[in-house]
Amino acid sequence: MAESKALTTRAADFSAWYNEVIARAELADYSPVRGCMVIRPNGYAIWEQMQQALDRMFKDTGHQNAYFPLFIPQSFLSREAEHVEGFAPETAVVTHGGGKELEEPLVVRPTSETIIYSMYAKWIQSYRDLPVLINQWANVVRWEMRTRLFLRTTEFLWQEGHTAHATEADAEAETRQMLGIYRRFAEEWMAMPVITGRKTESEKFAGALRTYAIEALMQDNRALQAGTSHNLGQNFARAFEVTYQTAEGSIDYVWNTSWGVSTRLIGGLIMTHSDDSGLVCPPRLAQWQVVIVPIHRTDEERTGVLEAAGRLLGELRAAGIRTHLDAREGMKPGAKYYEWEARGVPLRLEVGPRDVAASTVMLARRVGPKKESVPMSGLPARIHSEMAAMQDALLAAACERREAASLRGATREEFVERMQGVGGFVYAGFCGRASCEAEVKEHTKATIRVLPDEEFRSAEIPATCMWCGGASVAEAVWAKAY
RNA sequence: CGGGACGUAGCGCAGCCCGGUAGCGCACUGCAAUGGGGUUGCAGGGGUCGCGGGUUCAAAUCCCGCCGUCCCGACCA
Repeated sequence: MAESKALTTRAADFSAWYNEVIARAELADYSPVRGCMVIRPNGYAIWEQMQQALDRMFKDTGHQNAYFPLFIPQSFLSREAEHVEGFAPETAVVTHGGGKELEEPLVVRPTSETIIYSMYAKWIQSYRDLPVLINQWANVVRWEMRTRLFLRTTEFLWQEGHTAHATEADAEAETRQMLGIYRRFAEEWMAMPVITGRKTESEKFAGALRTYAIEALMQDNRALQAGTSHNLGQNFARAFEVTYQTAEGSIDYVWNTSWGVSTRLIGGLIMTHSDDSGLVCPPRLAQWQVVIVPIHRTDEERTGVLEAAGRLLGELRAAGIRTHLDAREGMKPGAKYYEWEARGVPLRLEVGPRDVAASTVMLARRVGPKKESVPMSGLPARIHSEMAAMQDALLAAACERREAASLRGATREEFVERMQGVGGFVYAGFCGRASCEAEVKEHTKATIRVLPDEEFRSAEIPATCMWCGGASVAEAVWAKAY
Protein backbone atom coordinates (compact mmCIF):
# COMPACT_ATOMS: atom_id res chain seq x y z
CA MET A 1 0.00 0.00 0.00
CA ALA A 2 2.52 2.52 1.21
CA GLU A 3 4.87 1.84 -1.69
CA SER A 4 2.25 2.61 -4.26
CA LYS A 5 2.02 6.11 -2.86
CA ALA A 6 5.75 6.85 -2.91
CA LEU A 7 7.15 8.61 -5.91
CA THR A 8 9.32 6.79 -8.38
CA THR A 9 12.72 7.19 -6.83
CA ARG A 10 15.07 9.67 -8.46
CA ALA A 11 17.88 7.25 -9.07
CA ALA A 12 15.67 4.56 -10.55
CA ASP A 13 14.17 6.59 -13.35
CA PHE A 14 14.83 10.29 -13.26
CA SER A 15 12.48 11.01 -16.12
CA ALA A 16 9.52 9.22 -14.53
CA TRP A 17 10.30 10.83 -11.19
CA TYR A 18 10.35 14.25 -12.83
CA ASN A 19 6.96 13.73 -14.45
CA GLU A 20 5.51 12.47 -11.20
CA VAL A 21 6.72 15.49 -9.24
CA ILE A 22 5.04 17.74 -11.77
CA ALA A 23 1.81 15.74 -11.68
CA ARG A 24 1.63 15.52 -7.88
CA ALA A 25 2.38 19.22 -7.44
CA GLU A 26 -0.16 20.01 -10.16
CA LEU A 27 2.33 22.23 -11.96
CA ALA A 28 1.61 21.36 -15.57
CA ASP A 29 -0.12 18.94 -17.85
CA TYR A 30 0.09 17.69 -21.38
CA SER A 31 -2.39 19.41 -23.67
CA PRO A 32 -4.43 18.01 -26.55
CA VAL A 33 -1.95 19.72 -28.86
CA ARG A 34 1.11 17.56 -29.21
CA GLY A 35 4.21 19.09 -27.65
CA CYS A 36 2.32 21.94 -26.03
CA MET A 37 2.11 22.25 -22.26
CA VAL A 38 -0.65 23.52 -20.05
CA ILE A 39 0.81 25.38 -17.09
CA ARG A 40 -1.56 24.86 -14.20
CA PRO A 41 -2.15 27.49 -11.49
CA ASN A 42 0.47 26.04 -9.14
CA GLY A 43 3.10 26.08 -11.86
CA TYR A 44 2.10 29.48 -13.12
CA ALA A 45 2.37 30.90 -9.61
CA ILE A 46 6.07 30.00 -9.58
CA TRP A 47 6.47 31.65 -12.97
CA GLU A 48 4.79 34.78 -11.61
CA GLN A 49 7.24 34.90 -8.71
CA MET A 50 10.10 34.52 -11.17
CA GLN A 51 8.70 37.21 -13.41
CA GLN A 52 8.36 39.68 -10.56
CA ALA A 53 11.92 39.16 -9.37
CA LEU A 54 13.44 39.32 -12.84
CA ASP A 55 11.33 42.27 -13.89
CA ARG A 56 12.53 44.23 -10.89
CA MET A 57 16.14 43.41 -11.77
CA PHE A 58 15.61 44.48 -15.38
CA LYS A 59 14.00 47.76 -14.37
CA ASP A 60 16.74 48.46 -11.83
CA THR A 61 19.19 48.34 -14.71
CA GLY A 62 17.19 50.76 -16.85
CA HIS A 63 15.20 48.41 -19.03
CA GLN A 64 11.57 48.87 -19.99
CA ASN A 65 8.94 46.40 -21.13
CA ALA A 66 7.26 46.50 -24.53
CA TYR A 67 5.42 44.09 -26.78
CA PHE A 68 5.98 43.05 -30.39
CA PRO A 69 3.83 40.90 -32.73
CA LEU A 70 3.49 37.15 -32.62
CA PHE A 71 3.66 36.92 -36.43
CA ILE A 72 6.79 37.60 -38.40
CA PRO A 73 6.87 37.86 -42.22
CA GLN A 74 8.80 34.84 -43.42
CA SER A 75 11.18 37.03 -45.41
CA PHE A 76 12.36 38.74 -42.20
CA LEU A 77 13.95 35.56 -40.93
CA SER A 78 15.97 35.15 -44.12
CA ARG A 79 17.63 38.52 -43.85
CA GLU A 80 20.28 37.24 -41.47
CA ALA A 81 21.90 34.19 -43.04
CA GLU A 82 22.92 32.29 -39.89
CA HIS A 83 19.67 33.15 -38.17
CA VAL A 84 17.43 31.65 -40.85
CA GLU A 85 19.62 28.59 -41.06
CA GLY A 86 19.28 28.06 -37.33
CA PHE A 87 15.58 28.69 -36.95
CA ALA A 88 13.82 27.92 -40.25
CA PRO A 89 13.69 24.16 -39.62
CA GLU A 90 11.77 24.61 -36.38
CA THR A 91 9.22 27.27 -37.26
CA ALA A 92 5.45 27.02 -37.46
CA VAL A 93 4.16 28.89 -40.48
CA VAL A 94 0.74 30.44 -41.05
CA THR A 95 -0.23 30.24 -44.70
CA HIS A 96 -3.91 31.18 -44.56
CA GLY A 97 -5.82 34.06 -43.02
CA GLY A 98 -9.41 35.20 -43.39
CA GLY A 99 -10.11 32.15 -45.49
CA LYS A 100 -7.56 33.09 -48.13
CA GLU A 101 -4.03 32.04 -48.83
CA LEU A 102 -1.61 34.76 -47.69
CA GLU A 103 0.66 36.42 -50.22
CA GLU A 104 3.53 36.01 -47.80
CA PRO A 105 3.44 33.29 -45.13
CA LEU A 106 3.76 34.42 -41.52
CA VAL A 107 6.10 32.69 -39.14
CA VAL A 108 5.02 32.28 -35.53
CA ARG A 109 8.01 33.82 -33.73
CA PRO A 110 10.66 31.38 -32.56
CA THR A 111 12.40 34.47 -31.15
CA SER A 112 11.84 38.13 -31.96
CA GLU A 113 15.12 39.64 -33.12
CA THR A 114 13.91 40.21 -36.66
CA ILE A 115 10.58 41.87 -35.92
CA ILE A 116 12.10 43.97 -33.15
CA TYR A 117 15.11 45.19 -35.09
CA SER A 118 12.88 46.08 -38.04
CA MET A 119 11.20 48.50 -35.63
CA TYR A 120 14.44 49.73 -34.10
CA ALA A 121 15.42 50.83 -37.61
CA LYS A 122 12.57 53.32 -37.46
CA TRP A 123 13.11 54.41 -33.87
CA ILE A 124 16.84 55.01 -33.94
CA GLN A 125 18.28 58.00 -35.80
CA SER A 126 20.91 59.55 -33.59
CA TYR A 127 23.44 58.54 -30.95
CA ARG A 128 21.13 60.47 -28.61
CA ASP A 129 18.52 57.69 -29.13
CA LEU A 130 20.92 55.10 -27.77
CA PRO A 131 20.97 52.90 -25.90
CA VAL A 132 17.56 51.32 -26.46
CA LEU A 133 16.91 48.92 -23.58
CA ILE A 134 13.73 46.91 -24.08
CA ASN A 135 12.43 43.64 -22.73
CA GLN A 136 9.38 41.68 -23.77
CA TRP A 137 7.48 38.98 -21.88
CA ALA A 138 6.05 36.70 -24.51
CA ASN A 139 5.41 33.22 -25.81
CA VAL A 140 7.39 31.69 -28.65
CA VAL A 141 7.01 28.56 -30.75
CA ARG A 142 9.72 26.15 -31.81
CA TRP A 143 8.69 22.96 -33.57
CA GLU A 144 10.88 20.57 -31.62
CA MET A 145 10.90 16.88 -32.46
CA ARG A 146 10.66 15.64 -28.89
CA THR A 147 9.32 17.51 -25.94
CA ARG A 148 9.49 17.37 -22.17
CA LEU A 149 7.40 19.37 -19.72
CA PHE A 150 8.97 22.77 -18.99
CA LEU A 151 12.33 21.83 -20.53
CA ARG A 152 11.39 21.65 -24.18
CA THR A 153 7.86 22.30 -25.33
CA THR A 154 6.57 23.46 -28.68
CA GLU A 155 5.32 26.70 -27.17
CA PHE A 156 6.97 28.27 -24.15
CA LEU A 157 6.84 31.46 -22.15
CA TRP A 158 9.92 33.61 -21.72
CA GLN A 159 11.35 37.07 -21.58
CA GLU A 160 13.59 38.33 -24.30
CA GLY A 161 15.62 41.50 -23.88
CA HIS A 162 16.71 43.37 -26.98
CA THR A 163 19.07 46.29 -26.77
CA ALA A 164 20.85 48.59 -29.19
CA HIS A 165 24.09 50.41 -28.38
CA ALA A 166 26.46 52.89 -29.98
CA THR A 167 29.62 50.91 -29.43
CA GLU A 168 30.79 47.35 -29.33
CA ALA A 169 32.07 47.91 -25.80
CA ASP A 170 28.64 49.07 -24.62
CA ALA A 171 27.00 46.03 -26.17
CA GLU A 172 29.52 43.69 -24.62
CA ALA A 173 29.04 45.34 -21.22
CA GLU A 174 25.27 44.91 -21.53
CA THR A 175 25.64 41.26 -22.55
CA ARG A 176 27.82 40.57 -19.53
CA GLN A 177 25.63 42.60 -17.20
CA MET A 178 22.54 40.58 -18.08
CA LEU A 179 24.44 37.32 -17.73
CA GLY A 180 25.33 38.52 -14.23
CA ILE A 181 21.71 39.25 -13.47
CA TYR A 182 20.72 35.76 -14.57
CA ARG A 183 23.41 34.32 -12.37
CA ARG A 184 22.23 36.32 -9.37
CA PHE A 185 18.64 35.29 -10.01
CA ALA A 186 19.57 31.62 -10.26
CA GLU A 187 21.63 31.69 -7.09
CA GLU A 188 19.70 34.10 -4.90
CA TRP A 189 16.15 33.26 -5.90
CA MET A 190 16.24 29.73 -7.25
CA ALA A 191 19.05 28.57 -4.94
CA MET A 192 20.47 26.98 -8.09
CA PRO A 193 24.22 27.35 -8.54
CA VAL A 194 25.35 28.06 -12.10
CA ILE A 195 28.53 28.32 -14.08
CA THR A 196 28.80 31.38 -16.27
CA GLY A 197 30.81 31.34 -19.42
CA ARG A 198 30.97 31.59 -23.15
CA LYS A 199 29.51 29.16 -25.65
CA THR A 200 31.58 27.62 -28.40
CA GLU A 201 30.84 28.44 -32.04
CA SER A 202 28.77 25.30 -32.47
CA GLU A 203 26.57 26.07 -29.47
CA LYS A 204 26.14 29.80 -29.93
CA PHE A 205 22.91 31.53 -30.93
CA ALA A 206 22.19 31.59 -34.67
CA GLY A 207 23.20 35.06 -35.77
CA ALA A 208 25.20 36.09 -32.71
CA LEU A 209 28.79 37.20 -32.44
CA ARG A 210 29.18 35.63 -29.02
CA THR A 211 26.82 33.76 -26.72
CA TYR A 212 27.18 33.55 -22.96
CA ALA A 213 25.17 31.24 -20.76
CA ILE A 214 24.47 30.12 -17.25
CA GLU A 215 24.69 26.35 -16.90
CA ALA A 216 23.32 24.37 -13.98
CA LEU A 217 23.75 20.72 -13.05
CA MET A 218 20.64 18.69 -12.30
CA GLN A 219 20.33 15.86 -9.76
CA ASP A 220 20.80 13.25 -12.49
CA ASN A 221 24.11 14.95 -13.34
CA ARG A 222 22.93 16.29 -16.67
CA ALA A 223 23.48 19.93 -17.48
CA LEU A 224 20.77 22.48 -18.09
CA GLN A 225 21.33 25.66 -20.05
CA ALA A 226 19.27 27.96 -17.87
CA GLY A 227 19.71 31.32 -19.58
CA THR A 228 21.58 32.94 -22.43
CA SER A 229 22.90 36.40 -23.24
CA HIS A 230 24.06 37.19 -26.76
CA ASN A 231 26.28 39.87 -28.16
CA LEU A 232 24.80 40.13 -31.64
CA GLY A 233 27.45 42.50 -32.94
CA GLN A 234 26.17 44.41 -35.97
CA ASN A 235 24.77 41.34 -37.72
CA PHE A 236 21.12 42.21 -37.29
CA ALA A 237 21.75 45.95 -37.60
CA ARG A 238 23.15 45.30 -41.06
CA ALA A 239 20.29 42.99 -42.00
CA PHE A 240 17.64 45.50 -40.88
CA GLU A 241 19.48 48.72 -41.63
CA VAL A 242 19.50 49.89 -38.04
CA THR A 243 21.80 52.89 -38.35
CA TYR A 244 22.46 56.04 -36.37
CA GLN A 245 24.38 59.25 -36.76
CA THR A 246 27.36 59.54 -34.42
CA ALA A 247 28.32 62.67 -32.50
CA GLU A 248 30.95 63.21 -35.15
CA GLY A 249 28.35 63.13 -37.91
CA SER A 250 29.10 59.79 -39.54
CA ILE A 251 26.55 56.98 -40.02
CA ASP A 252 27.14 53.68 -38.25
CA TYR A 253 25.28 50.47 -37.53
CA VAL A 254 24.15 49.93 -33.96
CA TRP A 255 25.44 47.09 -31.78
CA ASN A 256 22.75 44.75 -30.49
CA THR A 257 22.32 42.31 -27.65
CA SER A 258 19.60 39.87 -26.79
CA TRP A 259 19.10 37.75 -23.69
CA GLY A 260 16.43 35.46 -22.35
CA VAL A 261 15.24 32.99 -19.78
CA SER A 262 12.15 30.84 -20.07
CA THR A 263 9.70 28.61 -18.23
CA ARG A 264 12.52 26.08 -18.58
CA LEU A 265 13.73 27.59 -15.31
CA ILE A 266 10.81 25.89 -13.59
CA GLY A 267 12.08 22.55 -14.89
CA GLY A 268 15.51 23.46 -13.56
CA LEU A 269 14.04 24.35 -10.20
CA ILE A 270 12.30 20.99 -9.98
CA MET A 271 15.32 18.95 -11.03
CA THR A 272 17.65 20.84 -8.71
CA HIS A 273 15.86 20.58 -5.38
CA SER A 274 12.94 18.18 -5.43
CA ASP A 275 12.97 14.81 -3.69
CA ASP A 276 10.98 11.60 -3.50
CA SER A 277 8.18 13.36 -1.59
CA GLY A 278 7.61 15.78 -4.44
CA LEU A 279 8.45 19.37 -5.21
CA VAL A 280 10.84 21.36 -3.07
CA CYS A 281 10.47 25.07 -3.73
CA PRO A 282 12.90 27.65 -2.36
CA PRO A 283 10.99 30.03 -0.03
CA ARG A 284 11.69 33.12 -2.12
CA LEU A 285 9.84 31.63 -5.11
CA ALA A 286 7.11 29.70 -3.32
CA GLN A 287 3.49 30.54 -4.05
CA TRP A 288 2.70 29.73 -0.41
CA GLN A 289 5.66 30.03 1.91
CA VAL A 290 3.69 28.81 4.90
CA VAL A 291 0.56 26.70 5.08
CA ILE A 292 -1.40 26.43 8.30
CA VAL A 293 -3.16 23.13 8.97
CA PRO A 294 -5.74 23.30 11.77
CA ILE A 295 -6.38 20.15 13.78
CA HIS A 296 -9.61 19.59 15.67
CA ARG A 297 -12.17 16.98 16.61
CA THR A 298 -15.07 18.59 18.37
CA ASP A 299 -16.92 21.73 17.39
CA GLU A 300 -15.57 23.43 20.47
CA GLU A 301 -11.97 22.60 19.55
CA ARG A 302 -12.68 23.65 16.02
CA THR A 303 -13.79 27.12 17.06
CA GLY A 304 -10.73 27.73 19.23
CA VAL A 305 -8.28 26.28 16.74
CA LEU A 306 -9.66 28.17 13.76
CA GLU A 307 -9.70 31.38 15.76
CA ALA A 308 -6.00 30.95 16.64
CA ALA A 309 -5.13 29.86 13.11
CA GLY A 310 -6.92 32.88 11.68
CA ARG A 311 -5.00 35.17 13.99
CA LEU A 312 -1.69 33.60 12.92
CA LEU A 313 -2.67 33.90 9.27
CA GLY A 314 -3.26 37.62 9.74
CA GLU A 315 0.02 38.16 11.58
CA LEU A 316 2.09 36.29 9.03
CA ARG A 317 0.45 38.00 6.08
CA ALA A 318 0.95 41.37 7.72
CA ALA A 319 4.63 40.48 7.98
CA GLY A 320 4.73 39.91 4.22
CA ILE A 321 4.80 36.12 4.42
CA ARG A 322 2.74 34.36 1.77
CA THR A 323 0.53 32.23 4.00
CA HIS A 324 -2.37 29.90 3.30
CA LEU A 325 -4.84 28.49 5.80
CA ASP A 326 -5.97 25.01 4.78
CA ALA A 327 -9.32 24.84 6.54
CA ARG A 328 -10.80 22.17 4.30
CA GLU A 329 -13.28 20.02 6.17
CA GLY A 330 -13.54 16.28 5.88
CA MET A 331 -9.86 15.76 5.17
CA LYS A 332 -7.49 14.35 7.74
CA PRO A 333 -4.47 16.45 8.70
CA GLY A 334 -2.11 13.74 7.51
CA ALA A 335 -3.62 13.84 4.04
CA LYS A 336 -3.09 17.59 3.95
CA TYR A 337 0.54 17.21 5.04
CA TYR A 338 1.29 14.90 2.14
CA GLU A 339 -0.45 17.16 -0.30
CA TRP A 340 1.43 20.30 0.71
CA GLU A 341 4.71 18.44 0.76
CA ALA A 342 4.15 17.27 -2.80
CA ARG A 343 3.46 20.89 -3.70
CA GLY A 344 6.73 22.03 -2.21
CA VAL A 345 5.49 24.43 0.48
CA PRO A 346 8.60 25.31 2.54
CA LEU A 347 7.01 25.53 6.00
CA ARG A 348 3.92 24.08 7.61
CA LEU A 349 2.29 25.15 10.85
CA GLU A 350 0.08 22.64 12.63
CA VAL A 351 -2.34 24.21 15.07
CA GLY A 352 -4.28 21.90 17.37
CA PRO A 353 -6.08 22.21 20.73
CA ARG A 354 -2.93 21.36 22.67
CA ASP A 355 -1.03 24.10 20.86
CA VAL A 356 -3.75 26.65 21.45
CA ALA A 357 -3.73 25.80 25.16
CA ALA A 358 0.05 26.20 25.35
CA SER A 359 0.26 29.17 22.96
CA THR A 360 2.58 27.18 20.75
CA VAL A 361 2.45 25.86 17.22
CA MET A 362 4.08 22.88 15.54
CA LEU A 363 6.54 24.01 12.87
CA ALA A 364 7.36 21.46 10.18
CA ARG A 365 10.01 22.07 7.51
CA ARG A 366 9.88 20.71 3.97
CA VAL A 367 13.60 19.92 4.14
CA GLY A 368 16.01 19.59 7.02
CA PRO A 369 15.10 18.94 10.69
CA LYS A 370 11.50 17.85 10.65
CA LYS A 371 9.19 19.14 13.36
CA GLU A 372 9.51 21.46 16.30
CA SER A 373 7.11 23.11 18.73
CA VAL A 374 7.58 26.88 18.77
CA PRO A 375 5.88 29.72 20.67
CA MET A 376 3.16 31.64 18.87
CA SER A 377 4.58 34.94 19.98
CA GLY A 378 7.23 36.31 17.68
CA LEU A 379 6.28 33.81 15.01
CA PRO A 380 6.71 36.10 11.99
CA ALA A 381 10.34 36.79 12.87
CA ARG A 382 10.92 33.10 13.42
CA ILE A 383 9.40 32.25 10.04
CA HIS A 384 11.54 34.85 8.29
CA SER A 385 14.70 33.38 9.77
CA GLU A 386 13.58 29.83 9.00
CA MET A 387 12.98 30.78 5.37
CA ALA A 388 16.32 32.52 5.05
CA ALA A 389 18.05 29.47 6.50
CA MET A 390 16.21 27.15 4.14
CA GLN A 391 17.04 29.32 1.14
CA ASP A 392 20.75 29.16 2.09
CA ALA A 393 20.63 25.46 2.87
CA LEU A 394 19.12 24.63 -0.51
CA LEU A 395 21.83 26.56 -2.34
CA ALA A 396 24.54 24.97 -0.22
CA ALA A 397 23.19 21.48 -0.82
CA ALA A 398 22.95 22.08 -4.56
CA CYS A 399 26.52 23.44 -4.64
CA GLU A 400 27.71 20.39 -2.78
CA ARG A 401 25.98 18.02 -5.20
CA ARG A 402 27.46 19.87 -8.13
CA GLU A 403 30.99 19.76 -6.74
CA ALA A 404 30.65 16.06 -5.97
CA ALA A 405 29.70 15.52 -9.61
CA SER A 406 32.52 17.64 -11.04
CA LEU A 407 35.78 16.25 -12.29
CA ARG A 408 38.79 18.41 -13.09
CA GLY A 409 41.81 17.66 -15.22
CA ALA A 410 40.50 14.36 -16.56
CA THR A 411 42.34 12.26 -19.11
CA ARG A 412 40.53 11.13 -22.24
CA GLU A 413 39.90 7.69 -20.70
CA GLU A 414 38.58 9.15 -17.47
CA PHE A 415 36.38 11.49 -19.46
CA VAL A 416 34.81 8.70 -21.48
CA GLU A 417 34.28 6.65 -18.34
CA ARG A 418 32.55 9.57 -16.63
CA MET A 419 30.26 10.27 -19.55
CA GLN A 420 29.29 6.62 -19.92
CA GLY A 421 28.81 6.36 -16.18
CA VAL A 422 27.71 8.90 -13.60
CA GLY A 423 27.98 11.98 -15.83
CA GLY A 424 28.36 15.44 -14.34
CA PHE A 425 30.61 18.36 -15.23
CA VAL A 426 34.08 17.56 -16.51
CA TYR A 427 36.57 20.42 -16.71
CA ALA A 428 39.18 19.78 -19.36
CA GLY A 429 41.61 21.39 -21.74
CA PHE A 430 40.22 22.14 -25.20
CA CYS A 431 42.07 22.74 -28.45
CA GLY A 432 39.33 25.01 -29.78
CA ARG A 433 38.67 23.00 -32.92
CA ALA A 434 35.03 22.39 -33.87
CA SER A 435 35.99 19.04 -35.38
CA CYS A 436 37.35 17.86 -32.06
CA GLU A 437 34.24 19.05 -30.24
CA ALA A 438 32.04 17.21 -32.76
CA GLU A 439 34.04 14.03 -32.39
CA VAL A 440 33.58 14.02 -28.63
CA LYS A 441 29.86 14.48 -29.06
CA GLU A 442 29.67 11.60 -31.45
CA HIS A 443 31.57 9.29 -29.14
CA THR A 444 30.14 10.30 -25.77
CA LYS A 445 27.04 12.52 -26.35
CA ALA A 446 28.75 15.12 -24.18
CA THR A 447 28.97 18.71 -25.33
CA ILE A 448 30.88 21.76 -24.18
CA ARG A 449 28.44 23.60 -21.95
CA VAL A 450 30.64 26.65 -21.54
CA LEU A 451 34.15 27.92 -21.66
CA PRO A 452 33.90 29.09 -18.05
CA ASP A 453 34.55 32.59 -16.82
CA GLU A 454 37.73 33.09 -14.82
CA GLU A 455 35.99 32.71 -11.50
CA PHE A 456 34.86 29.19 -12.41
CA ARG A 457 38.05 27.98 -14.03
CA SER A 458 40.34 25.45 -12.43
CA ALA A 459 43.41 26.88 -10.75
CA GLU A 460 45.59 25.16 -13.29
CA ILE A 461 44.28 25.01 -16.81
CA PRO A 462 45.41 21.86 -18.63
CA ALA A 463 48.06 22.55 -21.27
CA THR A 464 46.71 20.00 -23.72
CA CYS A 465 43.33 19.14 -25.23
CA MET A 466 41.73 16.33 -23.28
CA TRP A 467 40.59 14.63 -26.50
CA CYS A 468 43.15 15.17 -29.23
CA GLY A 469 46.19 15.94 -27.11
CA GLY A 470 46.93 19.12 -29.06
CA ALA A 471 47.72 22.43 -27.43
CA SER A 472 44.85 23.69 -25.30
CA VAL A 473 43.50 27.18 -25.93
CA ALA A 474 40.86 27.18 -23.19
CA GLU A 475 39.33 25.19 -20.42
CA ALA A 476 35.94 23.70 -21.27
CA VAL A 477 33.16 22.38 -19.08
CA TRP A 478 31.72 19.25 -20.65
CA ALA A 479 28.48 17.47 -19.81
CA LYS A 480 25.54 15.65 -21.26
CA ALA A 481 22.83 18.23 -21.48
CA TYR A 482 19.08 18.60 -21.63
C1' C B 1 11.71 9.75 -41.46
C1' G B 2 13.98 4.78 -39.33
C1' G B 3 13.47 0.92 -34.85
C1' G B 4 9.89 -0.78 -30.75
C1' A B 5 5.28 -0.73 -28.01
C1' C B 6 0.39 0.67 -27.05
C1' G B 7 -4.97 2.42 -27.85
C1' U B 8 -10.94 -0.58 -22.90
C1' A B 9 -14.68 5.14 -17.51
C1' G B 10 -11.26 11.50 -15.81
C1' C B 11 -6.27 8.80 -14.69
C1' G B 12 -3.68 3.95 -14.32
C1' C B 13 -4.76 -0.87 -15.98
C1' A B 14 -6.92 -6.31 -16.38
C1' G B 15 -9.83 -8.99 -19.87
C1' C B 16 -7.89 -10.71 -25.96
C1' C B 17 -4.06 -16.38 -26.70
C1' C B 18 -9.14 -20.08 -25.95
C1' G B 19 -15.51 -15.23 -29.08
C1' G B 20 -20.94 -15.79 -25.09
C1' U B 21 -24.63 -9.56 -21.04
C1' A B 22 -18.05 -4.33 -19.54
C1' G B 23 -14.31 -5.36 -15.07
C1' C B 24 -10.47 -3.65 -11.17
C1' G B 25 -7.66 0.34 -8.51
C1' C B 26 -7.46 5.59 -7.92
C1' A B 27 -10.46 9.86 -8.54
C1' C B 28 -15.67 11.65 -8.27
C1' U B 29 -21.07 11.91 -5.61
C1' G B 30 -24.12 10.78 -1.01
C1' C B 31 -24.57 9.07 4.18
C1' A B 32 -22.35 7.63 8.76
C1' A B 33 -18.46 7.07 12.02
C1' U B 34 -13.23 8.75 12.16
C1' G B 35 -9.69 12.89 12.91
C1' G B 36 -1.66 15.30 16.04
C1' G B 37 1.39 11.84 9.18
C1' G B 38 -2.08 9.32 3.27
C1' U B 39 -9.25 6.76 7.72
C1' U B 40 -13.10 3.14 7.31
C1' G B 41 -17.85 1.16 6.05
C1' C B 42 -22.16 1.29 3.07
C1' A B 43 -24.52 3.19 -1.22
C1' G B 44 -23.93 5.55 -6.10
C1' G B 45 -22.80 8.03 -11.03
C1' G B 46 -19.79 7.51 -15.21
C1' G B 47 -17.60 3.52 -21.00
C1' U B 48 -19.71 4.61 -29.24
C1' C B 49 -13.81 -1.14 -25.77
C1' G B 50 -9.36 4.47 -31.30
C1' C B 51 -12.09 4.46 -36.43
C1' G B 52 -13.94 1.62 -40.69
C1' G B 53 -14.88 -2.96 -42.88
C1' G B 54 -14.98 -8.47 -42.76
C1' U B 55 -15.88 -13.60 -40.45
C1' U B 56 -19.79 -15.45 -36.98
C1' C B 57 -26.13 -17.01 -34.25
C1' A B 58 -22.76 -13.86 -31.31
C1' A B 59 -16.60 -9.67 -31.66
C1' A B 60 -13.12 -5.66 -26.63
C1' U B 61 -11.49 -10.73 -28.12
C1' C B 62 -10.36 -13.56 -34.74
C1' C B 63 -8.99 -11.25 -39.96
C1' C B 64 -8.01 -6.77 -43.21
C1' G B 65 -7.37 -1.53 -43.67
C1' C B 66 -6.86 3.25 -41.55
C1' C B 67 -6.01 6.83 -37.59
C1' G B 68 -3.69 8.28 -33.16
C1' U B 69 -0.31 8.21 -28.99
C1' C B 70 4.10 7.00 -26.37
C1' C B 71 9.32 5.26 -26.05
C1' C B 72 14.47 4.91 -28.62
C1' G B 73 17.47 7.87 -32.65
C1' A B 74 18.22 12.66 -35.91
C1' C B 75 16.59 18.58 -33.72
C1' C B 76 16.96 21.73 -29.31
C1' A B 77 15.97 27.63 -24.60
